[in-house]
Amino acid sequence: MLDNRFDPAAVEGRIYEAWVAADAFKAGRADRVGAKPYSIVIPPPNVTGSLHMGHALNNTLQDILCRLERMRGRDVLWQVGTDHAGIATQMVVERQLAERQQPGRREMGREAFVERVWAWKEESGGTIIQQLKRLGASCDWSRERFTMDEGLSRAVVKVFVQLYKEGLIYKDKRLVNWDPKFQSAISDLEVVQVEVKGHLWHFRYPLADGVTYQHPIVFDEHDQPVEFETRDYIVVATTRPETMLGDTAVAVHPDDPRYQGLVAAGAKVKLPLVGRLIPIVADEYSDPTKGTGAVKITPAHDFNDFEVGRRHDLPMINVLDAEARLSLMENGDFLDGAVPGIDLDQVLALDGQSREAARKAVIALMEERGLLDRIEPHINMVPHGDRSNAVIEPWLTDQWYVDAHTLAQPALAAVREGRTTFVPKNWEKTYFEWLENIQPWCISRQLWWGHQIPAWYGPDGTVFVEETEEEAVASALAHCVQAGIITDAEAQELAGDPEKCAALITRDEDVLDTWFSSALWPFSTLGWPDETKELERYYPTSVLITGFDIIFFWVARMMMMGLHFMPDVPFRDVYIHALVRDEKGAKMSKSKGNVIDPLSLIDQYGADALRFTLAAMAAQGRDIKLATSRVEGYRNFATKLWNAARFAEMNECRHDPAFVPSAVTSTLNRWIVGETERAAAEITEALDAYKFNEAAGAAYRFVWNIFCDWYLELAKPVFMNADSPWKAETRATTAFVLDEILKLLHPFMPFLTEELWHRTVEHGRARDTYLALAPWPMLVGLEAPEAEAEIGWLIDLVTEIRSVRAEMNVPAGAQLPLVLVGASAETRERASRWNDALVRLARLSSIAFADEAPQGAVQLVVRGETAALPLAGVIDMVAEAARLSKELAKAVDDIARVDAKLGNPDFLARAKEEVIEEQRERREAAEARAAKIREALSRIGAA
RNA sequence: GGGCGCGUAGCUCAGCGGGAGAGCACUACGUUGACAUCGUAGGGGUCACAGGUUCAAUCCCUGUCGCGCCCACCA
Repeated sequence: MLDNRFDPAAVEGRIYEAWVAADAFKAGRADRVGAKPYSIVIPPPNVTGSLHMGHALNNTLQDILCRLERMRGRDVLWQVGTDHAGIATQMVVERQLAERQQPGRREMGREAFVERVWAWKEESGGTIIQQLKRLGASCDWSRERFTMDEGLSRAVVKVFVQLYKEGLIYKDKRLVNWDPKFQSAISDLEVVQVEVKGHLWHFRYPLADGVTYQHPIVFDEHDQPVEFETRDYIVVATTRPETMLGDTAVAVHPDDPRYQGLVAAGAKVKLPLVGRLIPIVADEYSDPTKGTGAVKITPAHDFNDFEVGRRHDLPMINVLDAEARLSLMENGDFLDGAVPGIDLDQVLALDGQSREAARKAVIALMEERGLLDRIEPHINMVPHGDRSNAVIEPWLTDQWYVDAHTLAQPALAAVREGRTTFVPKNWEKTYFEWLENIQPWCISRQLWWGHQIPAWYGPDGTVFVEETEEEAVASALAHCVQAGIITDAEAQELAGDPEKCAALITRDEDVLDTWFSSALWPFSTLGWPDETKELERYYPTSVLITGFDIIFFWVARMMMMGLHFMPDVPFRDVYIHALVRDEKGAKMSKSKGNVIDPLSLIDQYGADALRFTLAAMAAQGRDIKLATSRVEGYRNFATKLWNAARFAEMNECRHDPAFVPSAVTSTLNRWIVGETERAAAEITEALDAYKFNEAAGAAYRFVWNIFCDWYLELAKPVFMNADSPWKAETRATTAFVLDEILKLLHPFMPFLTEELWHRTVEHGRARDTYLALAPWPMLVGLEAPEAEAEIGWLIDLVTEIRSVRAEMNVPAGAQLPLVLVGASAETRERASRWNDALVRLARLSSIAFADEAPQGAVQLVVRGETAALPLAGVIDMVAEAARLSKELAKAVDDIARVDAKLGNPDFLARAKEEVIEEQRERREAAEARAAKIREALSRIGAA
């Protein structure tokens, strides 16, 4: 006997273990040998991660699809694994070392540190995997991978080497986004622009050699200059005063009349504080409408200035170090071109200061020298590292880049040609937009945790990119001989001595961006570069389920890599889901303290309730604002289903293997199997279109509002009547429909349904199958229109009577006689067939027939016929008249509205035939209803 | 500056060319032999605003207002 509620905590763990023990989630099961494969790769969570609401949504949706397809008989592979998450993981371990007051990363040295990170990973890296299991995720755990495990690392090296040899990976010295906290380069995508209130400092840069020019200061109404002053300086504005020490030019627009003379004359500016003479260059980058139209150029510390510098062949003077401290003497060219006799002491004293301190000092020095023109408040966008939150410094370094532009072309074509489809479609625009304007992808990171770049440098600095150190040595030897660095004989000798060989070359210290290995995920996890049978069978994957926030980071890059290294796209569909926000719509974040922990919701309401909630709210193209009241509501839904099963159990409704739904004979049973077919079709169709919310809604309505509210209620008289001829059939039908419900709900609520599947036994024995592997409902030909009409009438009649009772304040317990007025033969038959149910559900004492409604009765109209509840003396006739009048008004209003349409010749001429017909029918029904109500009114003498 | 999306019942959200819906909350009633994590009934909305297209607009188009997100190098 089932308890009266479902206890998720007591059941979930046991069920999950049973699934795993039964290999239910394994790809390539023996019973699926000839089946069509269905595959999904999980967006690998960070090893450092723990399950948050976004994961819960993402994995619930994947699990729904995997479970659906598994039940449809497909050979499902849900490829699972975790990401090594370079920066995040390194940070966690470094923090741990600091907390335990152990030696830091640099003190330990690279090898020991990396070992330490691996130890951490083995010990605590699996948290999120356990949490995925709690959610019920049906991943194939036997195939779990890690982006840094041996196989995947091999794929990474192979890809890097091949791309390098194809010229699609190269090393370049240019400005990168430098994170001074991590002391590593990061990619454009890892930089977030943050609005910061700051200032715009206007500095006077004196012209060299006593040059002067006329600068306009007063303008007329046509913006024409009318008054000038003679200046021996140019005013430039900056948000970053400290970088002026690295200025190598002042740029003005070529068409700017104010400065054309200076440019033509080749005038120079004497850079304040430093004394370097720097040119005034004409460049389109300068905007004449901004500030003074003259802009200082610091090629080594600003992306735009870098480009200007390249165009004009300006020196690039780096004035900052890796920690973004002022570093003036590091680069010998700081004073190149400085005029003699300048007192540099004050400036050089700033060496080693932080950016912020240097800024203040520079401003002070400028002010001291009378060169601070003015200060304006200014709001600017300051780049920050998305993980470190440190202000990013554009910094000149050697880094490795991927030629993303070239790789993007096939990725663009694949989506344009529909070989991969985004759902919802509008994300394709975002994808196109980004790929069309893609910049070189900086893939090197100055970290230790990650895939070390397979590049080695020879004694002359030549780079050798090879899959192994041996190959690199061989290349280096060959190169050295060719370049005359060593002789053939020396090379021969070296080759025989591994130690000396290794000393010949040094490996690049950098590691790859974590997303580099993630980009290979759809094929690296399947065994690439080996030609495995998994690769053959499960690539391309069926669908990728992910959030829009990683379309650029991950989806686009998987498309690029997949198309370059494999013969086909990595996935057929890309379903982009929304962000889970808090109740008020704010992004959940630790700092805001508005994070809802999915695990605590699972503890509180069960995994099924959480999953159902997320599915029910996963409407396409809209963020999910999660309210716990919703989770509670769906927990109640689980309880409802549980109790329906309990009711079935109490009434001995057991699965009958011989049951054939199309063979049922009672109206009630024919109706419910038809409804089941309809619900199954609706749910299936919605899931096929990735409309999770519609599928969940359809399942919810069917279970609660059809099966529980009506079918089971109407079946009660059958079960209670010892002699009912329909008892056996109704028991079998109930069991059948319940089974179908369990199947239909299983993708959404796997634990509850699996538990019920085993608790609702077949005749005398436990089930030997798992619901997770049971066949998905494929019902056809069960719809029964007459049964539907009859049950529909019954439902309407009961509902109408209940409504009237409530409205007339009839005590809930009171049983009333029902009189069907002028009933047709069909109605009489129906009424007697459903006598018990009507009495029970509408709380009647008797059902009688009459040609006229009794005096003083409440009258109601159901499907064109009148029914009366004689309540003489009990009811207030005035109230009844008012009630009927209100009903009449509604009907009359309806008629008027329809008439307005039908009376419109344009409507008749242009509307679709079925729409017109529908309106006619509606008018007829309303008219009939109005007539009946009028009759009723006249009967009580209130007409 | 460019792009995307959203403003529908008190709250959270569906719907999206032809009669305004759900869950929660609210009100009234209910010890009906599965379920009070329940049942029955009910109240509550000029579907942001203004134009336009259409026989017909919450739904399509344009604009306005409000909100959110993404991208972008603006001194």
